[in-house]
Amino acid sequence: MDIRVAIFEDNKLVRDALQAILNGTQGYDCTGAFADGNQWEQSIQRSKPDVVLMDIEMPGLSGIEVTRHICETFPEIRILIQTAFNDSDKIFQALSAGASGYILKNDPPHKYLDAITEVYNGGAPISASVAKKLLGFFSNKNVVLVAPGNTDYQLSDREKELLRLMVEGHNYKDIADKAFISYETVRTHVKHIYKKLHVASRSEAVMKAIQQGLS
Amino acid sequence: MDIRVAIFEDNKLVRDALQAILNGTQGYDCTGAFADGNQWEQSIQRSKPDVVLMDIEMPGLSGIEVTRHICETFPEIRILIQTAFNDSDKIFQALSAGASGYILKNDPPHKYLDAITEVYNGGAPISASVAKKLLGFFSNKNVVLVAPGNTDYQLSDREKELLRLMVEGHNYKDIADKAFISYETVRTHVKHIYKKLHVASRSEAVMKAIQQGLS
DNA sequence: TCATAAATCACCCAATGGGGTATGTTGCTT
DNA sequence: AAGCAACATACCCCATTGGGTGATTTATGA
Repeated sequence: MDIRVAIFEDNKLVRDALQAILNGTQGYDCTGAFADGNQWEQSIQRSKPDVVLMDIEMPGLSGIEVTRHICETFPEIRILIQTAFNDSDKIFQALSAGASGYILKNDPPHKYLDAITEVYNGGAPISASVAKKLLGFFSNKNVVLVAPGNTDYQLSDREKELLRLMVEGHNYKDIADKAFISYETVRTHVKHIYKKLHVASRSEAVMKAIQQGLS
Repeated sequence: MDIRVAIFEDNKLVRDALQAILNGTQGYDCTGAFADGNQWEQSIQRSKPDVVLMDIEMPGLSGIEVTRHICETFPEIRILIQTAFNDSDKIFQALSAGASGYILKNDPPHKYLDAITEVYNGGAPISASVAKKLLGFFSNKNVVLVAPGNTDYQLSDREKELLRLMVEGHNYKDIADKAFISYETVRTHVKHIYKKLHVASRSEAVMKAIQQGLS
């Protein structure tokens, strides 16, 4: 079965070239090519694509906005962003909007086809330079990675409140004063918190709280 | 000019095979092949690599730790992680430690060579599945941007290392074992860390370390 | 050469924290 | 009315941590 691809690209030369490449290659079928995203809904409904090749720089609705709309309305459609620039701000916006991958306009045709197949199969192609930027965030320590998923530890409101005070660095006595309860009560709550978080020390609890946005 | 490659890989068969492939291919020169990272510093100084091919699963010092050390000491060296499994946790750790990219062990030789050339040229080869996970982190807002600024507390290398172990939740005894020093020495370092960070407890130190990307 | 910083080890003492167990009051839900 | 979860309090025991003081070795630079 061919992969059905729709193109959103304002430059007619590029648009036609892409369409020609797709239709001239076995396994790919360009079912629509559009100069802008102003009628994105009809465009999608008519072309019924598996994968959308989206130019990020378009007149009218930007590729980012169209991406967001398509992802909300047709979540099964994979979107591959293409742009001439290596602008990491735009890239992040597009990825946040729901794009599955990203490719630069001067990548050779075979990379386009590979990338389309890859998103179609659930992958996430990113060009080397973009990947490098993404990794740059990690190695530059400008980010804190947050473990995804299970952040619901069923802490009660009071427990969250005390955990927050712990994160702020207070000792039991201070926490007791601030929460208007006794020292022993603080300790009882803390013990419960530890059990729920599956930790055995204050610093582990603080770490989990910070990283997972508890408290 | 050939790309100088050093290999860290505990499996002798794999190590020899990689070495043979590299030395048998024009443009690549394997200048060292090591079974573990225990003498990583001498290994690097002797082989003077442009790119290091690092096994993530090694006896003794793990590939992740060696990666961190090499990146700190020889920041111009590119590190390509190789692993048998698609374990995203380990891969993230390695990327955070400073690896430029990674490759799976059952990838064919030409992919190895491509990946080496790519990191050498400043790229960042990442497989689709890992790229997807990376994107997931960004789009799911699991990433916390940290305001840059006064994060220079003049911690020594050793102090940063111990702080990292503290962040990981180890107690003094464990840290002593892991750092191959005595309990009392750990405490001495910790006291110095507290003074430099202007804190007075483990949890405060952990909090600062996480939030400001120390360690 | 002298000073300095880093890294290592040690001992003392007091404060803090962690685990267990127990008891009581609310207030909501079944 | 009984059950339950959250909240509150108290006591015991001992492990861990934090602060101070002092010491040696090594390396680096003024």
